[in-house]
Amino acid sequence: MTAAHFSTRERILGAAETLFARHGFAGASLRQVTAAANVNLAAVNYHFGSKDNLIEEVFRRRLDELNARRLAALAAATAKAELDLEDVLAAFVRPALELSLDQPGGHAFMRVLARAFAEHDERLRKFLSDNYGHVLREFAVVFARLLPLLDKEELYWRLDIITGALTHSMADFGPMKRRGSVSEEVHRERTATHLIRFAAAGLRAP
Amino acid sequence: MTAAHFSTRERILGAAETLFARHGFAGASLRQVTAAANVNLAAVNYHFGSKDNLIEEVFRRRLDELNARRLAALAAATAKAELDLEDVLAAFVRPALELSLDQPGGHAFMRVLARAFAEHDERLRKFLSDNYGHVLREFAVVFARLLPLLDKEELYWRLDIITGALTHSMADFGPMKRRGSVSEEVHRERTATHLIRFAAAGLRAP
DNA sequence: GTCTATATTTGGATAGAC
DNA sequence: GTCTATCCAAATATAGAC
Repeated sequence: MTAAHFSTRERILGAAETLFARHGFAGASLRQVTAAANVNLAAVNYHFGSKDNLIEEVFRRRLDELNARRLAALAAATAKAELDLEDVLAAFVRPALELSLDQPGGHAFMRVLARAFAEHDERLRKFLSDNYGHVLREFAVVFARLLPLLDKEELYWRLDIITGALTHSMADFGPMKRRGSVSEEVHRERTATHLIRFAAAGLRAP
Repeated sequence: MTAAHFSTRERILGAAETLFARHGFAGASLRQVTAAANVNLAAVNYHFGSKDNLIEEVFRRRLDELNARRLAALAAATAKAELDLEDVLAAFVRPALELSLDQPGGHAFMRVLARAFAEHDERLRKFLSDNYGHVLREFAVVFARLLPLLDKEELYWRLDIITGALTHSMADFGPMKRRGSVSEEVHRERTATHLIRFAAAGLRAP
């Protein structure tokens, strides 16, 4: 069950994720990463070529699956007879919460993702937008259908706040203490409900 | 009206603010800062002692006044006959928006502040919490009075989302295009209204 | 694929002249 | 207060043996 069971490549990705979450992309050095991963310093360049490539791989490893789940949930929500705002928000929130609370390292990754929102680095923004921008755009289309009274500018503006707020919140859930008697699953369910209700209220406001 | 009219110290602070906003605290080097400020590299250590101290000064320079304005507005809101949620939110939002939209460099500072939310650096968090935590606590007390139906845990949780969302949003306003015919003042007023309405909806949700 | 050793650059900080 | 010059540590990256 220890990290030693994973390949060098995987260990590097895991350690990078943790350290990027804690210290940022510029703040975490490859020496820290390789030391934490218990691999040789040169292994990063062998497996990834450069620090920038390593950063992109940290995103790719999680985002491919996260986005697939979000889009699948969105498709399910739009396939229902009655299109429901809460369902669409759940399609955005639930897969991320499951990642954050259930997957090892998932919580660290949500913090990395929250950092990406604050980061204005040209290269990183382009990488994320090129590879994953279509997901946010698909959600935006459905939100536009659900909220026909909001003009486009106002809608995008609210979605920006919402995605930022949700990402920020989900990034801080790991450390969030739950009442002792509550199981992980109940805790996640409550959290999802709160977030969705909160976001829905913000979107529906006149 | 150029930077040359400011003291070396002020020029360093201004350049640091801009570069920290763009590249983060670890990502912006003192060499970049001093080059942008058109001062000698050694000036940073002479005036501030260290990079960490410079970072703290960047916060102090703006936060002292921002917090004073927020507390004054909060005091005014609580002094009124009828305590109103929108007034309290306005006390939090308006001073920050004025800083972001009216003060030179204010927008960069709001992005620095947004970064501080994503940053989990021990030293920085302690500095901000020690020096400015009391402001958020005072606001929390008033919100608790306004929303007696929310239990404490739920309230703090929502306030965390709200402050994160508001800070994140306000940090992205500078670049936000306003319709050509709208004046700065009208634009700011609309922005404030949107943010406050949005936050109020999230706080009032059952 | 993994290691040691090292090249090369960059960063924070300081000494000491002016 | 400001400058030049420099120290030293740390960082990314690569070369080459195994």
